[in-house]
Amino acid sequence: MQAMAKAADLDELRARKRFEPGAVEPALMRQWLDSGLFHPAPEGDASENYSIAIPPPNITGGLHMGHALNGTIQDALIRFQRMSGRRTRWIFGTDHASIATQRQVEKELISLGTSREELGREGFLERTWSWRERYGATIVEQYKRLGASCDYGDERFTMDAAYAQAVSLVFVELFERGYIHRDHYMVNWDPGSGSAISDLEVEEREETDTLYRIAYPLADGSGEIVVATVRPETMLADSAIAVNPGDERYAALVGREAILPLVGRRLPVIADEYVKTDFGSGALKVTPGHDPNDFEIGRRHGLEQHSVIGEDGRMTAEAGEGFAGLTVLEARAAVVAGLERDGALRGSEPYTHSVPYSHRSGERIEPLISLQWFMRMDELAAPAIAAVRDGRVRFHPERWASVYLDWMENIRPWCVSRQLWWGHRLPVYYCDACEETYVAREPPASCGACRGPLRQDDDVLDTWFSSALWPFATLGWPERTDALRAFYPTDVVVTGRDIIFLWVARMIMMGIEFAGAIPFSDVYVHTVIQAPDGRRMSKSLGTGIDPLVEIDRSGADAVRFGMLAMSSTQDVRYSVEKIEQGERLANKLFNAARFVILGIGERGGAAAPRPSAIEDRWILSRLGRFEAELDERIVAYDFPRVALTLYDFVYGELCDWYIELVKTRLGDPDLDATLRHVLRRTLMLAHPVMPFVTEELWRYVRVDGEGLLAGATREAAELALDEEAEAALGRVMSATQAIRNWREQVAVKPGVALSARIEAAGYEQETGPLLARIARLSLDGDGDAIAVAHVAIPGGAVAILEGVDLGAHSERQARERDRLQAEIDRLRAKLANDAFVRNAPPAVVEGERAKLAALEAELEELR
RNA sequence: GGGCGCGUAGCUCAGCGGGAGAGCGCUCGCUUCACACGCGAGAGGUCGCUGGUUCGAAACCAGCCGUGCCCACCA
Repeated sequence: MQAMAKAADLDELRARKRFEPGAVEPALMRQWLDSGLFHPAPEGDASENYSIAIPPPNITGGLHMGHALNGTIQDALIRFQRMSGRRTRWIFGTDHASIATQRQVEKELISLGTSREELGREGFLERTWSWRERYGATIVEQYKRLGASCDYGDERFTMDAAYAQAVSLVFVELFERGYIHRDHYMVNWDPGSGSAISDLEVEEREETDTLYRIAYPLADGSGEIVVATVRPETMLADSAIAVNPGDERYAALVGREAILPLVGRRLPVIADEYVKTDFGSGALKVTPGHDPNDFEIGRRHGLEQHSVIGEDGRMTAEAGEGFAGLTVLEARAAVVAGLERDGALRGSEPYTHSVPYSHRSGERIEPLISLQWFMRMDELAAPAIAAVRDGRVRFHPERWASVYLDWMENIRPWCVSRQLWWGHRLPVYYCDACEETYVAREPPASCGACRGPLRQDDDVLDTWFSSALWPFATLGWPERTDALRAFYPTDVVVTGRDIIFLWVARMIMMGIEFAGAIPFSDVYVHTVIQAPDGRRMSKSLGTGIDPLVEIDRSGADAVRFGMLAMSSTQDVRYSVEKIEQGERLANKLFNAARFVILGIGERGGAAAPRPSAIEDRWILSRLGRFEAELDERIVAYDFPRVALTLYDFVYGELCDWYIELVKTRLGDPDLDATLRHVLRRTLMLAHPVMPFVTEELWRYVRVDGEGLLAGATREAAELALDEEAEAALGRVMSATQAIRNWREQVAVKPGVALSARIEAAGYEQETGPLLARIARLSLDGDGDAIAVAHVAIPGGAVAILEGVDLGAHSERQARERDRLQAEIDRLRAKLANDAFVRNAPPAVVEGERAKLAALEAELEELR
C-alpha cells in the first residue's frame, strides 16, 4: 500500500525551488497542535513514559536566545523520544516571577501617572492579573514559533488556584515540621524593590571606595583606639569595639570603654576571634544593625542593635539630628565632615573591595535587621545530596555535580518572605490583640484565644519557592492524579547553570520531601550564548539578538540547527554562520527530497529498500551508521554532534555522492524503492532537529494510513554494515577526487571525457564502470595504448592515455611523488623503531604496515 | 581567599594518546537537466609558553602567562 503522489502536487513541488520556511511554518504548527500529539493522555506510568518539565518562562518577557537554546534542546529530546514510540509529555507553563512582574507593572503605573500605593493592594493585584492576561500569552506564542512541541493543551501558571493550593500546603507542612520559622535577622535588603532578597539574588561587584581611619577616644581619657571603615555613616549605629583576644597591643583595653565620636555613646571594648590582627589597626568597630559579621559578633556578646538606615535607604531618626532623612551617601559625607571638624579622622586611602548589589533592581544592598520568614535547609539538603552522590541524579557535564554538592553541603537558611504584593501570600495570620500566630491553609474565622479578628501576613513568598514544586505541582499534586502517575518523576531537566542553586537544587529537595521521588534523573546544563563580541547578551547592554528576528529571516529549522550546533559544554559566542548553515541544510534537504520525489514521480514505489547496485548497498550501510551515531549522540546530550552528524550525512553522503551516483538510474523501480526508503529514514532522523522542513516533505513520501511525521515511530533498525560496499565506494570516492584534482592541475575541463585505463586493484566488476562514470573516464579505448600520465588512486593508478596537454603535469606529479615519499619515509622510520613495534598495540602496528603498503603501491604507479 | 572552565586555520568552534578537523571567510574553476542558499578543486595551523610522563602528546601531569565564570562575612 504505497501512496502515489498526485500529479498536481508534483507540479506544485516542481515549482518550489527553495524551501521557504515562513510560508509553511504556521500551517505545520497548526497541524501538529490539531493532531493532539503534544497532549498525551495520562496513561501508563512514568518509568515507561518520557517527560520533561520546561523551565517556566516569566510572563514578563519575550523569547530570548536563552529560551531558544533551552527550548530547542528539550524539543529535540522530546521529539526524538516521541518518535521512538514513547508516550511523551513536555510539561508547559509560565512563572509569575514575583519581583520582575511587579516591577514591570509598577513601571507602567508610573508612566500612567499613578503608583502601586495609590491603587492599593487589591487594585494593584487586579491590575497585574489583567496585565498577565494581556502579555502572558506572548511568550507562549513565541515558543510555538520555534516549533516547540510542548503540551500547550495543559498549560500551567505558578499562580493558578490549584498550584497556589500546593504552595500553601507545602509552606504549612514545612512550618509544622519545624523547617520554617520567623525571626529578626540580618537580611539583604534591596531598597530598589523594597524587599528582602535571598543570598542567591545578591551579586558582588568590585568597587573602589575610601577607607577611613577614625579615632575613638577612650572613656577615661587615657588615649584612643583607631578603627578603619569604608562605611563611616554606619558608625552612628556602633555598639562596641572589638579586638582579637590574642592581640597584645589591645589586651589591656579589653573590658574598658571608648566614646563614639559625634554621638558620645560609650562603647565596650570586647575581644572576639573574628577580628584579624593584621588588618588595619587590628581594632574593629562593631555595628550589629548594619553588617552581617557584626550582627554575629553582636549576638555572641549580647550587644545592642542600633538601626540608623531605614528600609527606604535613608537615615532614620535614630541616626540623630543632622543625619536623619539623608541618603546613605549624604550621611557619609556629613559624618566625614563632622569627624574632620572634631579632629577624629586619622587618615583615608582608596580601597578596593566587593560590594553587594541586588540582582533584581541593581541597587546597592543594605544589610538590615528585619523580621522575616526563614527556612532551614540542611536537613532537606541531606537526601538531595545523597541522590547526586549515589548517581540517582546525574549532571551533564559531570563537573556541575560538584558545584551543586559544594553549595548544598554549605547550604544556609533561606529567607523566603518578600515585601511584595504580586506572588503567593504567606498562609500566616496574626491576632493583633493577643499576638497569636496561625499558620494554616484555612485559618479560623477569628482568634481562638481571644476571639479577636485575624490579619493575614502582608508578605509573599520568594518566586523560587513555588518554582521548586514545578515538576509535580503542574501534574496536580497533592492529588494523586493520573497525570502524576504517568509523568512524575520526569526524565531530565534542561537548564542554564545560573539556576542550578535557585531552581534545580530546590526542586530536588522538594521533590524528595513532598512528591516522594527525585524529580528527574538527569540534569543537562547547557551553554550560555554570549553576544558575538563575547559580552553578555542583554537588553540593557544592547547586545541581545532576538531569536524571533532570526526565525523570520532564516526559519525555525535554521535557528534550531544553529542552537544545537552552537551549544557546547562551555560558553560560546553567538554565530550567525551556524544559523546560516542550518538554513542551507534545510534547503538542501528540501531540494534533495524534491529531486527524489519528482524522480520517482507518480510511480509510487515500495518503502522497503531494494539495493541492486553497489552504491545502494553503500548508502544503506552509511545510513545505518548515521542512525546509530545520531541515536547515541542524542541520548548522550551531545547536541553539537547531533547537528553536525546530520549535516555531514545529508551533504557528504546523501547529496554529494549517492544522489549524484544514481542520477543516471532514475526510473529503475528498485532504485525508486531504495531512494524512497533512504529519504524517509533521513526525514525521520532529521525531524527532531528540523521539524518543519521534514514534516513538509513527509506528505510526499508517507504511505497510506500514515499520519504526521511528528507522530511517526521510527523503529530502531539493527545495524547491518556492509563493509565490502563501504570499502569499494571509499576507493571510488578517493579515486574520483584524485582525478578531479588532477584535471584541475592540468587544466582539463571537468566535462571532457578522458581516455584512460585503470591500473589498480579493487575496481573489478561494478566499481570500475562506476568510477569511470563519476570521474568521466572513457575505458573502452585501445587497451595497449601508452600512458601519457598516471594518477595515483587507492590500490594503484589510473593511466591517462591520450588527448591531454600536460603542461603543468610533470611538476604536479613530482609534487605528488614527494608527498607520497615523505609519508612513506615517516612510516618506515616509525616501523623501524624497535620500541614502537614492541610497545604499541599489534593492531596499530598492523595498521601502519598496511598504510605503508598502500602508499608504496601508489608511488610505484607514478614512477 | 577557594573552586571550575577556556586558550587549535583570518573568524566561531570540534577533536582530548597513534597520519591536524568543520562551518564561515579567502583563491581558482564550473549555465553538470534537485539546489548559485548550488557544484568541483585548493591555499591557510611551530594546536598559549616551559618542563615532564610515553615507543608515540594538540590530547596526560606540573609550572607559568593570558582569559572567562562561580562561590566566599577581612572592617
